[in-house]
Amino acid sequence: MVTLKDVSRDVGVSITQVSRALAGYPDVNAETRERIVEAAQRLGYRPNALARGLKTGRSGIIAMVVPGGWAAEESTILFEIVMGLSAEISGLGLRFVLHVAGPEEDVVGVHEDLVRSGGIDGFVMIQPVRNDRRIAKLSKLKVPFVVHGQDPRKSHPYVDIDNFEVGRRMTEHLVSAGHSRILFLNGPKDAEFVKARTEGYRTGLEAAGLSFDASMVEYGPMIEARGEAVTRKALRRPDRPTAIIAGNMMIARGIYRAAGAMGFAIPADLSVLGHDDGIQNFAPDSFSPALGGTSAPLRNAWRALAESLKAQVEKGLEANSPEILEVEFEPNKSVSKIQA
Amino acid sequence: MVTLKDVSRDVGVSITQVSRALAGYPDVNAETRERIVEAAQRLGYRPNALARGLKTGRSGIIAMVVPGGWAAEESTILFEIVMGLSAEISGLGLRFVLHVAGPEEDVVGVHEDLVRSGGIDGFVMIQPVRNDRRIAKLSKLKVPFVVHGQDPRKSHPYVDIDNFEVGRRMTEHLVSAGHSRILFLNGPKDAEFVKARTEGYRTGLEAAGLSFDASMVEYGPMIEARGEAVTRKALRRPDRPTAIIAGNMMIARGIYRAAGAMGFAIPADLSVLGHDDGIQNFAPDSFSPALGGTSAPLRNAWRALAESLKAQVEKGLEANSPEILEVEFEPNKSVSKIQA
DNA sequence: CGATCTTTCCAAAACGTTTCGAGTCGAATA
DNA sequence: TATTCGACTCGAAACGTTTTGGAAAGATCG
Repeated sequence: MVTLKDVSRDVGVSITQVSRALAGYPDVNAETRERIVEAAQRLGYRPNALARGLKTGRSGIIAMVVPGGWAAEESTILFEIVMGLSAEISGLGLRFVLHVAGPEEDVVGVHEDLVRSGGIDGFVMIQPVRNDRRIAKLSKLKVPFVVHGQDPRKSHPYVDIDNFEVGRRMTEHLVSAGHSRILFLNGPKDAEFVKARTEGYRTGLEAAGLSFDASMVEYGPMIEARGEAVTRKALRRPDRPTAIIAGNMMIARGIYRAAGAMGFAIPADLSVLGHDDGIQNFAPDSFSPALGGTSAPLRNAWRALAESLKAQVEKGLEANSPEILEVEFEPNKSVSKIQA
Repeated sequence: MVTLKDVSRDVGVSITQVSRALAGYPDVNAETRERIVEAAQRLGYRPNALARGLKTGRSGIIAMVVPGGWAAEESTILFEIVMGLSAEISGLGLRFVLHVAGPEEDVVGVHEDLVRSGGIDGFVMIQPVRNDRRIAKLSKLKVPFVVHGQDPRKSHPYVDIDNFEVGRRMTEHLVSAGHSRILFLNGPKDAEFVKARTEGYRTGLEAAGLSFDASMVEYGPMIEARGEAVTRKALRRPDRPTAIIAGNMMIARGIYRAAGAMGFAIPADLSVLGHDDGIQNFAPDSFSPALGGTSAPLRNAWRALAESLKAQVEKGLEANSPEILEVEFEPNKSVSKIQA
């Protein structure tokens, strides 16, 4: 390995000067700095992450702990999370440690162990639940962390998209196109973001003087199979909906599939909107007709998470402000107007 | 943070003794050791990973670098790889760093950077290609690494399952049940493991005096949609196969779906076997009837990879022997005998 | 000329660990 | 009694970095 000592010997200057030159301190002669930079470059010097971490107390490592057993429905999204986060964190010059807990391992204990054995600057936490023990533990340990999605108490730094708006914007668009029987295929009932979307849906309806019908919001796993099944059933009813909102692109796929199979043309016979998380291979443009709806790339959330964490670690911020990412709306060809 | 110094002060003994006591050296008084262990436990002491790594040259960190853009078909398997590897590595008390490269990032360069900046004990590499530049680079840098899957030159430590046997065993079973028109839905044509399976298939046939027909081996992405499409087409032919071998469980799902839709009963009208990678939610028992075939849990490969790497790092092994994992065969109810 | 300021440099300490070499002390041996 | 031995203990160095607290030397000022 090439160390500061090697560079200093090569240039004929002290270790201190090399360190300071490379760190950009002003008290080093311009010409000396040049020689140092050149030598460091030529020798392929890289500061040793361990030594630097030991000295500064910052290792540049962000960790995420996920439980071992996950359901099939979660795998697509979890994959997206893991890969996206890793990409963003890596892109910021940090390292991303992924700890998949064993079946017998206590997730909270893993966090604590990682903290105690040092070398972890902060954590990313996903899918918070009510009174999350992980949040309590990390708060007590005073370790920087950021949550993706919010728990209702909002007592910690988090990044989330504006889920209320997701529900409201799509509903508003359909309502103003004349629809009133709008079925909403939402996510799992106990998730916070799902509740926020339901509220947005309700608000969208009520703003137009329509009444909220709880039976028109359907909860369940956000996968294609459910989208198809629920749509089939709904389309068979005499008071079938004239429009359906999909919680994500996979549900939307199912809706399209069911409609196609049953001979309902989109948008002539059925209007559809969906929320797009920006997941690869599930773009709204890949639908035919192109699917309209809200969009808020998860990718942006990863970036925000990574940057928030980096700021916390580097600047030593106590707790930075939560960040709510905006959602875009794109009307496409998947909605038709209805005569009142 | 609790350090050796804190423990030593608490017990009233030198730092050296604490370190040696906890490391299990024999030259420390039994009673002293007890007091030290008790104090360490009570204070919640954990050795600092950075300091230990700096001193010993071993950080306990294993890294994997994956390119940024991956195809949809790969995501299921890549997810399985990442989660499985992380679980095994974490289970061994090591840390797993995942670096997802950006679109402009050179994967080989990332490896080199990680090595140069220290704190990485070794790498896991997946999906090797011919004359892999990563392998060349890591070999030159003399960094421990293990490959999942083998390149044809076999010049490095690797772990793989016996893919030849995968093809042979399933073919053998079908042939001995009287089948001779056996369609093999294999994986992507350029992958090494796919070629090995084709060879096994050929051997299985020829061992029974049957001739190999290249048109009966079909190559493509290992996903349900392809399994269904190819099966539909094959079953419509007058000389339709009496048995189909699926390269993995997802393909098998497609086969079952197509057979069901076209009114072919399994196994009465069509025999099916498939290779099971042990992926969650795709167990052969979840088929109806339960699917027979070979199985070799990917999970075992991750364990072998992790252990091989750990041994290399700890024992300083130059290059340990490659490991070929055995495959099991489970006949189930998805195959019926045919009269010759 | 002496004092002060600037510029440029460096020795040394510290982060927490492992480990080498050596030290102490009582018991066993010569 | 003097020597060796064994069991136990510890100081100090080292890993590679950052950072503090100066020092040296020349320039500037009174």
